[in-house]
Amino acid sequence: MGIAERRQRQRKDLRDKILKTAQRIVLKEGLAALTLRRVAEKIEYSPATLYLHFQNRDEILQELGRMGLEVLVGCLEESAGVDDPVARLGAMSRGYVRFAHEHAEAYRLIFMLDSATAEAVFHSHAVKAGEGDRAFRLIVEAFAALARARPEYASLDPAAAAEQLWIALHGIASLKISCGKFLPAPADALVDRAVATLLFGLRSRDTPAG
Amino acid sequence: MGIAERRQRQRKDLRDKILKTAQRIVLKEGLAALTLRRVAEKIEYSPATLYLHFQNRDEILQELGRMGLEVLVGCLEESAGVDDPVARLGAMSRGYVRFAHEHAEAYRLIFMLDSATAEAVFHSHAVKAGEGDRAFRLIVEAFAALARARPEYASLDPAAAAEQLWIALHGIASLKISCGKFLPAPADALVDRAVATLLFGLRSRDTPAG
DNA sequence: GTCTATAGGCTGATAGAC
DNA sequence: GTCTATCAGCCTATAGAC
Repeated sequence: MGIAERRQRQRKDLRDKILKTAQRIVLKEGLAALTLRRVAEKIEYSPATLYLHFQNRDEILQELGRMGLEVLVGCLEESAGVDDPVARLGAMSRGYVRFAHEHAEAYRLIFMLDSATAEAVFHSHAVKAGEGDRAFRLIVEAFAALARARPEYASLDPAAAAEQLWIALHGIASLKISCGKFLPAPADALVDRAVATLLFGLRSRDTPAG
Repeated sequence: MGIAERRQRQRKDLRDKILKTAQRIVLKEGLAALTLRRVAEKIEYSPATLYLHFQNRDEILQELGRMGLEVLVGCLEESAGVDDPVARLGAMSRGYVRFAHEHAEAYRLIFMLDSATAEAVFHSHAVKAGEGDRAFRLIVEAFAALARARPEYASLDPAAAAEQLWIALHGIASLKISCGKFLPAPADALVDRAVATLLFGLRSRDTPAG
């Protein structure tokens, strides 16, 4: 059976090599620069060989998106252990936007292309298995913790709050990527301001300010 | 001189025809479907002719983006006359997101592609002449009016507030376009909620709630 | 079974005839 | 000013060598 195993191992190795090479190209020259021919050339195989591991170019992009999503979840989990809910939300928010900045092409792939690509990424196997909206649930949990810890947030809807935070974070992240010139302030400052305003705005409307 | 004028008129007519045709293709089948060959075929000229009116495909897209920007400014100006600052901000916000929904491809062109395209759109002649950030200034003015009208907003920074609103509106608009499935609530509801939370959060921090 | 070589049909862009 | 012809590049698919 060793032969079959070696074959499978070699097959996986080549697949990984394709993905790594594709990732490097996308990272260095952007999504548009990713062509099967260039990948094939770099790994010293013919273009047709790629079709034995992926159905087409889109499937490679899909897989890159899925890998990026894993990194994003990792970024958020890094801050998930912070005890104070407000500090945790701040840390996770900065982590989210920092991921978008450091992996701009992956972020664009996941959240800024047409619905088809986005849905394909989110519906690929590993994502469907539950790794997908883990990121969102981490934010929801942070808001739930906030609601438990502070009386002025007792009546807060954690899911709705998480959605609002996501909207703001995506606004910052995507504008920084596409229209950075029109959003000159540092990302961290924008994030902190957005989180502060959101938290202040989400307090129960009949709570005394302070 | 009549001959030269007719020539120039004919030249402009063809240019407009190219743009209108391109717009129709993009509107019906998306940005990716826009090819010079298809435009040429539809207007019954050879592909090479297009290069006499535009340097390349990107310049056509740039011009389409500029035209879209004009429509966006029009959408915002429609609501700019509303007296009550809060109502005005709500109306402008809904107008912004409605534009993004109704002209999704134009919105994507202006705000969701790479910096190069976005900057090209904003730096094209007509935009440079001042029609560019008029949209943003309309929002700033609305916040300035709010600050004058309501004491609890007296210390508000209109430009910073406008930036925060823009971030939220772009978050909603772009996620609706790219990841609509993960943002199932109606756009208007999301906008109203975002505006309400932002306005509540932007009040002076030592103002009694109410 | 795995891969090479190649063909077909797109694309943007350009040179040169008229 | 407009065309034909053409180049170089892309993705996709497949026949056939090994």
